[in-house]
Amino acid sequence: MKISEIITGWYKKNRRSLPWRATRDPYRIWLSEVILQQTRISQGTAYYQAFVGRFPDINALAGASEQEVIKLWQGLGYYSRARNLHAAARQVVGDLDGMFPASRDELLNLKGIGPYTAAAIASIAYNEPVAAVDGNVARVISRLFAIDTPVNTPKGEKEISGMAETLLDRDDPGEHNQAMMEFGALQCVPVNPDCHGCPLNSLCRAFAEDRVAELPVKLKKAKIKKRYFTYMVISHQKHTYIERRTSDDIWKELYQFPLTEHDTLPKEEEIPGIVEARIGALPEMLFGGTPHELGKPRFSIYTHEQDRPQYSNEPHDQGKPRFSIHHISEPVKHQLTHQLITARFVHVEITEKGFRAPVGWERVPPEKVGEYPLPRLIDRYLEMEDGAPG
DNA sequence: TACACGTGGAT
DNA sequence: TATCCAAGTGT
Repeated sequence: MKISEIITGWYKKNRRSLPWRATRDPYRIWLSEVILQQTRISQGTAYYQAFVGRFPDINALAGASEQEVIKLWQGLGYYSRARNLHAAARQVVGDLDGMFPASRDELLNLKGIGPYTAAAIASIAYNEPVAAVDGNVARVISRLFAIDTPVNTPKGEKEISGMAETLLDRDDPGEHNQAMMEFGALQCVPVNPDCHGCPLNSLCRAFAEDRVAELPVKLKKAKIKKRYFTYMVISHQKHTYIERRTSDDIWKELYQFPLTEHDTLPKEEEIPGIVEARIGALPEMLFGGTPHELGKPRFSIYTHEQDRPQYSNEPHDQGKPRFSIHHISEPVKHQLTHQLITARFVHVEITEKGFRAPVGWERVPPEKVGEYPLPRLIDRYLEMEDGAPG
């Protein structure tokens, strides 16, 4: 029996019943593939259901605002996928007269669709005989043929994809590709696979050579960088302020409380100065400080705990806004693939009546913050705050 | 080409 | 706790 037949036979018995396997609609298959990029099925399934429910076809997706799409994507990570998904929907509706690309080569022209996703859609939706190589397939092939070229290099990728094309069942490429991926996901798992119960063990070179555990070979990733954020949760006349992240950095197009970043973790007693630098440094014209207020506190700390640090009140500088710091959170850690973020949330009350937000800040009622797309770090903070106010 | 881009679960 | 990983793509 050929390898493809064995794996397909295994697949027919072991395949999971998944929502996107019940359709041939290219749009829904595309949606599922993008959601599942670098994402576990257990995490992505609910998002797929939500997207299909809210955007049942590509016209609905193209007609939505980017912000709404990102909001629905919130918590899934890799937000460029959401931006590209939305942009691609508009490409299809606007430039292609609503005709979804029907070949791998055409699919590759859409934002967010690369070699894997193009092959997956083309084979599953259109029966195009192209091999889809994802992490699962690469692992299966590297073990079957004991390929120890690092799979995350161009050379390794070519070797793997070459073998994938050779193995491909051209009569039923969609079924074949899904079988390969499912086999990798359930049988040929990364750690401690059940090789003795594997229908391919007699054909597997890695098994024969006892090298299963060392394959596939991957080049190690870049070192994790540490970043330190201070978020200012501002209270001003029953409103707070948020800003949109626009630079090419993490969380692009998501919202956050006004943020100052540091090279090292600031001590708690440094926080007032940090807030001062951000809020107090705004153009003094905007705050309407008046001379008769000289001598009043520029900022102050309120705390009911005796052993908390106390900060002396400094004389009020003319023209600077007055504010009070009500709470400084402990540092909160948030782990990303290449970054470890340590953040503090500082509750700042601006008591200056003439305060006007600078350009880029959006003035919103606190209860509306949750309607904006937020990084998990901030969303989680909001959840905590809801549970324990103050 | 090497690296950045999120999150949550497994080991 | 640290590390790796999961249906990759864009620059």
